[in-house]
Amino acid sequence: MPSFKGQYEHSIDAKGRVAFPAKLRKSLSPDAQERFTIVRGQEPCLYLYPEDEWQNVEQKLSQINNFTKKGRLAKRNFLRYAEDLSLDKQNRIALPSDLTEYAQINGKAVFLGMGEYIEVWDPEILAEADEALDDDAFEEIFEQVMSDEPVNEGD
Amino acid sequence: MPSFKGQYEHSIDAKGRVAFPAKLRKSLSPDAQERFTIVRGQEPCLYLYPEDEWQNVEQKLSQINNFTKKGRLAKRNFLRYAEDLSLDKQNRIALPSDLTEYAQINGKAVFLGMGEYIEVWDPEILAEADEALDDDAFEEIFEQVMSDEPVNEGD
DNA sequence: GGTGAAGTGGGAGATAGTGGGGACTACTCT
DNA sequence: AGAGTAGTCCCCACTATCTCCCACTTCACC
Repeated sequence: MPSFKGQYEHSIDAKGRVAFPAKLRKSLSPDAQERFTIVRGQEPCLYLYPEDEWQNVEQKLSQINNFTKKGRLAKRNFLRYAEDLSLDKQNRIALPSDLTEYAQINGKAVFLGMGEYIEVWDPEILAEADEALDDDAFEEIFEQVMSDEPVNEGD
Repeated sequence: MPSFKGQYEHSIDAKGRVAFPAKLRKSLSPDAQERFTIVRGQEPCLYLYPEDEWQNVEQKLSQINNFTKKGRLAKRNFLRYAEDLSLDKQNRIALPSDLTEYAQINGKAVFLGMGEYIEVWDPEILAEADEALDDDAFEEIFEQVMSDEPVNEGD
């Protein structure tokens, strides 16, 4: 199981390429073969799944009931904007322009390790999202993660 | 299970390296393989987890549902400031600059054994934190924490 | 005081990030 | 169909940073 962590900012060159952070690469399972699937995130960002983890996502999606409207909507809008990527010989990825547009990624990209997957943000958009998070919330997060209590997943 | 104790102050060299206290090293489980994960602490300090202890944290994180907003926030803001470290041949660790900045660590670092993990402070910041705590309060805290009664953690 | 471990400092090679040139492919427009 | 163009991928090159290795100092314990 991969365990991506940390935050890495890299610049995007004129050809739309970004260096894939070396430390995240070290967390890649060999199964992933340096191949990824990238999709629209729920916030204005992108989710980058290594090949092996994507299998789990697919599996989850396959369990969705297609005969409910909700199910179809979820599935459709998730898969619709999914694209396969892989690292080039310099360990870079080329971000598809329709996705960078969606995430408003411009010039620079921030990679956030999220355990099983990776989020990709525009630095400024991410900073805006951070502002919404006050100190109390951060404290609460800590307690959730570190306490012995099972995590409360309610919204 | 490791049991870190004691307080050790070491200087940080120009490259951001600090000697890992020898006595703490002796408390390391062989499982840890001299590898660590370091994260932002709740106070202005850093938490240093040996590899084997970090597994417990990871396990906790893996239970969080990524498809809820709260879950994502928790995971994102926790993992974001986490980094893997390991001892070099001289038994030093290199403290990442973004983390030393957060903890206002400058020139010197204090290692505090905290049982399962280790806290890393700037000496001056630690002194300030100590001052903020008067003796009566300390007494009271001790009573609460050490009693057999479940601790009321409300602030 | 000698010996060894612990802590500190710096040089050199390796690695990561960044940028650009050039070949190949695929698609489009004439 | 052929030529032009956009896009992709590979290679090379430069720079900054990190990491490994060696060396010196200090302290503690015999």
